[in-house]
Amino acid sequence: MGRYSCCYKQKLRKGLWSPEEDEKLLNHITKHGHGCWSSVPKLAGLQRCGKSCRLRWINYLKPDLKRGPFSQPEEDLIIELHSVLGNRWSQIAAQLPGRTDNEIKNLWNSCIKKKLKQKGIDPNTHKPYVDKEISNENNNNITILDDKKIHEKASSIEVVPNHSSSDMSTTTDKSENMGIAITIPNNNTNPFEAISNLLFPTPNSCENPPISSNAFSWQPDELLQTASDLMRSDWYHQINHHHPTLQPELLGHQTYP
DNA sequence: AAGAAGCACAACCGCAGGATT
DNA sequence: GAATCCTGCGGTTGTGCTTCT
Repeated sequence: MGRYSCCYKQKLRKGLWSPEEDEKLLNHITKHGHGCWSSVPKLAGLQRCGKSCRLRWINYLKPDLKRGPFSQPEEDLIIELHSVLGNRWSQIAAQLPGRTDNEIKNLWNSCIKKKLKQKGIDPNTHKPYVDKEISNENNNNITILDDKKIHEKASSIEVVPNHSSSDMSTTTDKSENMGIAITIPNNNTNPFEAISNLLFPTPNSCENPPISSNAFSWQPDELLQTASDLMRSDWYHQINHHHPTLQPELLGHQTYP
């Protein structure tokens, strides 16, 4: 109360700053300091809001700013600080004299993230991407994405029959969309049935798996371990023996929930 | 040569928290 | 204590330049 807001927005300019506007702001702050930002545009003769003036000053006009590309040591420092501080750009910027939080954030999103991914490093966790894979004696592969991806994406779990090839890239594509995908190559149909029964037991399932069936509450590691155990179990071999003709397309794929 | 796509950078928006009345 | 304002932060969007087709 008793103050005026910087948001009494009438006909305020937006978008890129012109050289004339820069000059007005620079002159005003050089002579008088910024004081209360909300009053700066009025005193400097600008049709901008105080917020916009502040941002322009901090990110572009401030005299101690270091312009130009980031050096390799600076990039390394940013990566190191990000691994400790996360997306706290202002705190990261505080450790790099002459650099702004906005500048660092842009660098991270447009450049560093990409470089880390190319090196196989997850920019969020700073750990290598590790897709876990197991296979049993029949060469049935199960691939489970790394924990980060699973926790981000696992709004659903899908069992995917892979009839056409043993190329695991299909698994990755599916997994990006669906969370956890388990792919069974086409050389044996019953592993699919086994995993499908394991994850999605129904009244029509031929036999109940010898394990708890509440798959959705499992952690990824538990799921991986259980699937692995299952595929090595006597139960799996019984299914393999009793239902040799069951084809995966009869089951389709099921999504839960 | 022209349009499309990709990229880097600048600026905006919404929110949170502290200060002031 | 409530209402309002100011500042700073992080996510997102917009803009203009470059490269590709």
